[in-house]
Amino acid sequence: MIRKVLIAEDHESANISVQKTLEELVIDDIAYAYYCDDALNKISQALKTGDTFDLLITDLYFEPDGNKQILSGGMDLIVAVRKVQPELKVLVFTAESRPAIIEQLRNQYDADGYVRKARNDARQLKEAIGEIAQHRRYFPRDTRQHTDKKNAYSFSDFDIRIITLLAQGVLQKDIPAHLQRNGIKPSGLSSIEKRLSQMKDALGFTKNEQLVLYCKELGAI
Amino acid sequence: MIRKVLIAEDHESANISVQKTLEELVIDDIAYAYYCDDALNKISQALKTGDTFDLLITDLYFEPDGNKQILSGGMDLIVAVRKVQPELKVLVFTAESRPAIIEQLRNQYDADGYVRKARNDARQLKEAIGEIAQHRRYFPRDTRQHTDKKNAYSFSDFDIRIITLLAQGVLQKDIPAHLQRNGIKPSGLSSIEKRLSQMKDALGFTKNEQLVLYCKELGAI
DNA sequence: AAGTGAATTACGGTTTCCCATAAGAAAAGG
DNA sequence: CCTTTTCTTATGGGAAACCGTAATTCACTT
Repeated sequence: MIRKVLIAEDHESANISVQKTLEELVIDDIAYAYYCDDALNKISQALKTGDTFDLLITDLYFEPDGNKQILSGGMDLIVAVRKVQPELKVLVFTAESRPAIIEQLRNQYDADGYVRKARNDARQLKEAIGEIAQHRRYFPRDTRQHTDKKNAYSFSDFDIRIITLLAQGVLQKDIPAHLQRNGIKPSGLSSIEKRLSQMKDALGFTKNEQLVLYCKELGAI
Repeated sequence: MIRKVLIAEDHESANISVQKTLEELVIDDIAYAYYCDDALNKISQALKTGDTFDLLITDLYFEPDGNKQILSGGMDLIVAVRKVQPELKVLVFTAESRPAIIEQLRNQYDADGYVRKARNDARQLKEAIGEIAQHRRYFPRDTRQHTDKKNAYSFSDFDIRIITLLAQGVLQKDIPAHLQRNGIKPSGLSSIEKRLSQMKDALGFTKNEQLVLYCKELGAI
């Protein structure tokens, strides 16, 4: 049963609508946080008093605004929260739609649910909370399809590393040195060239510019 | 005086919060549209009955979802609305923050206001409506600063053209042919090289990959 | 119409990138 | 322990990009 909820969301307007949605679900014990640090703090405080939260609804991205923060965003917040209250349910409510990121939420961060800020988001929010209340996870199916469709080529850490370096303006011939410095195994220039060729081939690209842009849009870099 | 308002916004949650904000301003004649076409239609209908709208609050981007639409987004909507009801005030409420786009809204589309979906957006929304009610435009100052700061190099149409072609995978040496086909004047390979060098130099880049990414983030391509 | 200045284009040399092939090292299997 | 397989690295030739310079064109002035 979801009784007490914390909303971590820097956008005032988004906060308002989540609140209203919760009210429609007859949840009236709601706390707000406009910063991740504050959210973690509220959760810790609640633990001390025994009046713990049942659900955290959080955005992924929080804009810096002068107030220095330790936690840089929703992902950091999830990690921190899991340490102090592992059983707390976490629902991510964000505009982020890039497949690579959502997969991370599922697998790496083990979020209980994800709702995208989109056309029917308020309705989906209700559904998600209903599912999570019954200890089920909520990740829309079409996300998966989206993932499979777009991720024609699944990038390895190595691939991302190379592309990141390229995007930073590192010369292709200088990449081996960078990799060796970080102790990454395949560091030969030929290996790099081969990987780049394979990726471009798989995605139907001809130039590195396209590859870099694609990874950016995908959220891989 | 703002009496009757139309909200064009596909996100259910955003729609809810705008509604609530309007209620706090004691505006209770509110109509909603989840599609641009529907928004235009509602405005036209209101004109026929004489019960016209005073303000349109619109997002910029509307997601396609099966229902085929003529107007593809907020910018199209503004153009269409100006034709049927030129004096209607238009306030753009969007997550878009790229300087190039906001400048377009100011100058090209002649919007009456812009509020970014951000930390204090609900408060800014109220301010904006107040200003527009007094026939003043509302574009936050920091937007301008942002513009000036980031736009270290101001790209010409020619620059954008080149970078777009690069981003599409066109070989640098093939760009002259593309430009000639579109009747663009400087089409020599040297001119293209020179431009690219100047841009990279101005922005402290060394590779085209960086340039392409930068333009993408800026919203220039 | 000729001269001047700015811009565009053409050209050559160097570096980087691309691609295929071969040599070498590590892992798998008998 | 040796062979086979697979992966990584090395090498070289050719294409593209980079960079400076010279020639040409174009616009504008007188």
